Amino acid sequence: MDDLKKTISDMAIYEGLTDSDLDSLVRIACEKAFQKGSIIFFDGEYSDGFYVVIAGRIKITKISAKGKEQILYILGAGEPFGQLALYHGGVFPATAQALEKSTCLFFPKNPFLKLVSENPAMPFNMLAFLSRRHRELALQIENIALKEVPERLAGYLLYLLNEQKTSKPFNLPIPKEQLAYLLGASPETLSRALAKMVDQQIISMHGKSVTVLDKNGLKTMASANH
Amino acid sequence: MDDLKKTISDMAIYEGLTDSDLDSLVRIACEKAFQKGSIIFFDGEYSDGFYVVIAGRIKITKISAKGKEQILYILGAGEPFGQLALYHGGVFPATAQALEKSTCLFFPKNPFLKLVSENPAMPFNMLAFLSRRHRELALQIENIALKEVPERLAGYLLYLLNEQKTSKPFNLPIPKEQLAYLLGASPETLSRALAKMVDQQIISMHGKSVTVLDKNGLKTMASANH
DNA sequence: TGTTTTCCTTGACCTGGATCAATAAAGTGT
DNA sequence: ACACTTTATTGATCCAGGTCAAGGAAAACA
Repeated sequence: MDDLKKTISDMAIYEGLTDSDLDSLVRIACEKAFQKGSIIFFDGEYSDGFYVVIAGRIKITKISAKGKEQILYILGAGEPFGQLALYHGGVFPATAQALEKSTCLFFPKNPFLKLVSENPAMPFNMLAFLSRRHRELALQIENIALKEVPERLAGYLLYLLNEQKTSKPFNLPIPKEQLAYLLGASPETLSRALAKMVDQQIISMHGKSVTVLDKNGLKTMASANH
Repeated sequence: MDDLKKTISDMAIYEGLTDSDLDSLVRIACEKAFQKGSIIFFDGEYSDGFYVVIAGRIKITKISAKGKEQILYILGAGEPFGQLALYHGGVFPATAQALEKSTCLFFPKNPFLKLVSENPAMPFNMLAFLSRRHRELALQIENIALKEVPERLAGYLLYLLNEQKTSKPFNLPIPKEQLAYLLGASPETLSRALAKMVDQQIISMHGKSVTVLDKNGLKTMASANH
């Protein structure tokens, strides 16, 4: 099995596909490389296919007229993006931008849809994926609309802490500015919120590295009743 | 064709189904009535199926520990809700509550999934629906995170204006308190924002009835650059 | 290695919108 | 038509967090 085929067969959205389906995918797939900061597609742009991250990190983001930014998701290896436009509307609902040097596989719309229509397992995988994303977006709204910045931050740090099994120090996976945009805050506000947590001995921080000193304190903070 | 079957065949998610598939759906469907204000399911509750609105209005909503509320969608006749849990997670990602006396059809999970697996057209319809919802949620985040209340309100009024073809007065489809929760504002703030629009002669308002006096003014307001 | 650029932090200030409170208006049921 | 409950308006106050500004730390680059 060649490299590309192996890469594709490892993708969750393609779980359970037959060998010949994988071959068809290999045939239509096309690799694209992106520099840090380069735009993969713009909000509202006509869609001619969708992408799966192979390496690097991609942010899916909304940008206002004033230039303010809200990150919807940050995606890593194996995760698809831009599929919505395949099924509804025909244009991308948000902007995709590389947070770092990244590589993606591109699947062009028409050949892909043809393939899907011939294989009943695929829409089901896609449904599961879209459902997960949908759930994440609902959570985003909950966080932004109903919680304050320190709560959101605490929730995010707990999420990072649970990602790794140990309670060792970990690195913030993205620059703090980007984290601010993910949490729906200004970089200044995030900086202050972090400083306050350090002050309260809930975490300690050196550059990107964070150590959780008081997990229970974090939990309390994340579900603050005020 | 009996009433229930007709109702089901009119639903967009069931477009293009064969007669025998419709019959199967009729067999598993079950009608449920809800009083104004009654909860259909809670955020985080285990899911045993999903619903389609037949009559009335349902809100899908997130509620914080402090009791603050953010409406994600408001659904009317023909629209499905609660399907996410079928495909991922197994629990409802938000609370569903009847805004008024409503009737829904309930489709129990297991029989439905069995049906779906036998009919390849259905997941595709569902994908299209989920995609549309996803797009709406992304828009919600954009509104809440990146725009101010007057902009969101102007956008919503334009949406209502475009729903009907004429530029005649129209009624707000929901109470102003609920509209506030949909727009991510407090009822007081919404009240003031509406009062200001009346003051600026952009709209006039009598109870639930709104007349748009200055559509261009509304448009400007909806995409304010500040 | 130094230089430029980007990112982070901290301070001072300001404002959109939440909250509290009290009244008015609209619905609802009897 | 009347009492009761729910919804809407308006005023006064307060604060989370945005914005502007300026200095420091890290990265990126030549």
